[in-house]
Formats: sequence, C-alpha cells, structure tokens
Amino acid sequence: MEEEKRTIRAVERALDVLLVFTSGSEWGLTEIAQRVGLHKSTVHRLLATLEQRGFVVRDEATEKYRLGLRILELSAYTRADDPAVVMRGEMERLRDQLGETISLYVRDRTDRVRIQAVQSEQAVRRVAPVGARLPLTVGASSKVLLAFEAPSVRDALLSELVWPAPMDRAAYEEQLREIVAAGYATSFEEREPGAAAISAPIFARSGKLYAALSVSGPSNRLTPDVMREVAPDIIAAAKRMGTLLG
Amino acid sequence: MEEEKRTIRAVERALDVLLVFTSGSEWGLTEIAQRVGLHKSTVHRLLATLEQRGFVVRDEATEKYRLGLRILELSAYTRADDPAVVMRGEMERLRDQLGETISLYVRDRTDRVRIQAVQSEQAVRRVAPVGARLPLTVGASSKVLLAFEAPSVRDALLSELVWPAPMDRAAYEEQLREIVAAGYATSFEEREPGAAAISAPIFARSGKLYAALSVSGPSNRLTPDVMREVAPDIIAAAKRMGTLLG
DNA sequence: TACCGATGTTTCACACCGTGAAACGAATGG
DNA sequence: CCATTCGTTTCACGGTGTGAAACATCGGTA
Repeated sequence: MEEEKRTIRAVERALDVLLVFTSGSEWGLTEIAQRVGLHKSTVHRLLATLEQRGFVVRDEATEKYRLGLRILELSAYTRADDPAVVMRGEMERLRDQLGETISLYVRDRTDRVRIQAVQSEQAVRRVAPVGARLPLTVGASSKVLLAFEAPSVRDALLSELVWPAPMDRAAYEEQLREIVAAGYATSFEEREPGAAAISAPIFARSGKLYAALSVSGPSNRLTPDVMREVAPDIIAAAKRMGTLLG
Repeated sequence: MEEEKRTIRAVERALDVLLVFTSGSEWGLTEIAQRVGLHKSTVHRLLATLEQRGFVVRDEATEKYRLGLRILELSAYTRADDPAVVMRGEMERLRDQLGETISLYVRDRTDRVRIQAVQSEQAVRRVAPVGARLPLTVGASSKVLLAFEAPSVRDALLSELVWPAPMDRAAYEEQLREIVAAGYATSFEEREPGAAAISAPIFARSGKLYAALSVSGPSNRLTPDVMREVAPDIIAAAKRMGTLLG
C-alpha cells in the first residue's frame, strides 16, 4: 500500500501553494493555509521563500499574495509552445474559415493543457486562455488525446483516471474505437452546457501523437450536422500541422 | 551582522533548480547539480519532486530535464501589469551575454519611443534614456518597426514620413523586404557616427507587432560580422519576450 | 571482450532543519 | 473597548532532508 517516496515534503508543499493560484489569482495567507491543509506558520515560511525568489509577490493594495514575474519568465522557456507558434498560422487560417475559436491541446499526465489558441471574432464565442488545464475525461480533445495514444499508454491512463459518476469504462473504450475509425471526435454540451467542439489528432512525423486540434463554439452554431460537414477540413489542417513538427 | 533567515532551505534550492532553466531549456542532472552547487543526490530528489508536480518533465529523446506545462498553466494566472517591466529580465540576460546596451522601442505614430533599456556596463557605451523619442526614418529599430508592420499601416506611414535628403523611397522599401526575409535589421553609423545597432521584432501572441528589441554599441565592437553572428540570439530573445505578452 | 569514465539511481546514518503549537502584535469593526 | 481576524515570531522536539558512498547503465576505447 505504501509507496516509497523519494520526494521532498517541504518542496511538495511549496509547489502545492503555487498551484493554489490556478483557482484564483489573489490569496491571503490564511486562505492558502486552509486550502492546502497546513498550519499558518508553515505556509508563512513557504510564502516568504517563494517571495524571496520572486515566484510570488504581495499586492501592495490588498496585502494579498499573487504570482510573481518569475513565473512568466520561466514560461518563456517552456519549449512546449515553440511548435505552437509555428502552428499559429494554420490555426488562424482555420479560424477565418470557420469563424470559431481554435485551440491546441497537449496531454500532460492525466490532464490536457491548452498550449495555443486563436479566438473567434464573433460576438458570442468561447473564450479560452492559453495554459488552461482541463480534465482528460470529458471533451472532444480529451477523447482524441486518449483514442490515438499508443495502446499501452492509453490503457494505463484509462486505469488511472477517475471517472465522473455516469460514465462507464467499457462504453467509453468502445467510443474511443469509433473515434479512431472516424479520425476525429466531437462533444456536444459535454463539458459545459451550450458548448460544442470537434477535435482531430496531430501526429509528429515519427507517428507519435503530439496534440489535439479543436474547434469549439456555441452548440447552436456547432450543431452535429455542421460538425460532420467541417470534419474533413479540420482533419486536413491537423495533418498539415503535423508536417510542421520535427 | 548576520541576517535572520525565515526561509526554507529545501524550497530555495528547488526554486534555484527551476531558475537554471532560464539560461537554457535542457539540462542533465549532473549539469544542474554543478550549476547550483549541490550534490547530485540532492538535486535528484529535488527534480523528482518537481517532476511529480509537473513543473519539470524529462525529454523522452534526450533523457534530459526541461520545464513542464505546469509553468505554462501558472503563467496564465500572472497578471502582467506592465509589459516593459516583465521584459526587463530578458533584456538583462541579453545585456549580460553581449555586454552591450539593450533597448526596447515601440512605434508612436511616426516616431519610435524607447520604453525600456538596460545599459551596457562597459566604459565605452551607448547611453540611452528611457522615454527618448526618435524619428522613424533611420536606425535599425525604425526599420524593424516599419518592415514588420501590417502592409496597409506600413504604406500609410511610408507616405506620411518626410525623408531626409539622400534617401529614396523605392530603395528603402526594397531594404524593408530584405529585412523581413532576414528577420532582423541592422544599422551601421546610420543615425550617429561611431554607433551601430541590430534589432529584431517582438510579436504578441496575436501576431501583432509589439516592439523592436535592439542591441546598440560602438561600431568598432558591433561590426557587421559580429552583428551577423549574434543575430540568432537576439531573434530568440525577441521571440521569448513575445510570449510574455497577452 | 574488458575496461573506462560519465551518467542517473538508491541506500543509509546522522545532525540539522523544518515543523506546528502557542504566544504576540496589529488592524478592523461591532 | 473588547472581540475577532489576520499576519508574524518564537521555540523545543523529532522527523526529515542531507551528502558520502555504493550501485547500476550506459557508450566509447583499446
């Protein structure tokens, strides 16, 4: 039962404190302490350390903590968005063609992360910040990132994921097989009501799954019929984007 | 004499490990250990912890460490108040690398304005006050701010500008095309004798031209050969700075 | 094949460092 | 003016992070 730990508790706690800021940008010490379940005193020392290195700063007005510029500085060195920059042109082309928001997701462990996005210019549109982290269980892109993954990896992930109540693993696996056959996945008001999405896989030249390209918008515009119609365009764009990768 | 420390050593060390990635995106364990001056064993545990939380990942091909997507996720929640402030870190790094004065120019109508600068620390150096306003007709940064602007805007500006005597608009436009192809611009004793500069464009994520990053110094140090050599570094820095923008 | 150096990984005993209870100070407002 | 909440500091204790050393794996070299 007990897994051997080779990690450092104090560091884990510090990182957990940082991660608190992914659900709100401004926090007081006591709030953070409650959230991570640690003593005020401990969190105070953690924050002092993070502040000294510039990972958090104190808002002068509110006296609360927020993330510091060191994070931004580091984010410039995450190579994950390098290919994403190259792909931006192709994504803009697709946006102009379809008029909806285009996103690029990669899998990170049991989540997916939006590494690039171009927004729809319509009045009613999905907004989608780069860097957003979403569960791998729901949404068209999640299904793509699972369905086209290597079998061994996929099975490991399916075992590891915790499923929301109404979902059944067997039925889900069947759905994934259909997605592989079709070459793309859709979701209709699956993750959030009123929203729909269609997603296709991007493979690197090596054949390895790199990302999921998704088109998302309001479900009254992105109806199942419309999605079926534009699927070939999205698959083609995803294929082109794959060739841009090493 | 001795300052009381209220920080946590293990956390400080972990953050230092993260900061190593601001001077190179790929590192091996031993390299990192040398850089931060810690024992291999210690760094190994730190990295294992950072990896568990997704702050670093191991490149499958090279087996080396790089920053993980958690950083990107956090960066989405940092409020970048003033872009010029955010970019200062990157500019300081470039200054340390090249030893010359680094400036950041944005276009304001038919002028350019220096909105940020870090000075060379050499005895003979260009001095460059922030806020300085210069004509858009001469200098490497001017050419960048024109060459990479949207065609319609560029043409309007070219018509509006009043040209100094010896310049010809047709020849200038040809020069701008070459600059777009090269990805950077240079100037050698163009605006003031004894001075040279090299400049690259900074694009926001949206693809919009935001500013020109320039390296300037005495023309005996910044020879054409030297500028050609350091151009890739400047372009890379400008690219990173672009990712810091919304 | 045997050897080497360089890499990442694991083990282990010890001291030191991180921990949380508690007490403190400061600000707010009822 | 007391009560409450927040951030800060102190301190003794024991757990926890530490680095030397040994181990494991590679590629490269002779």
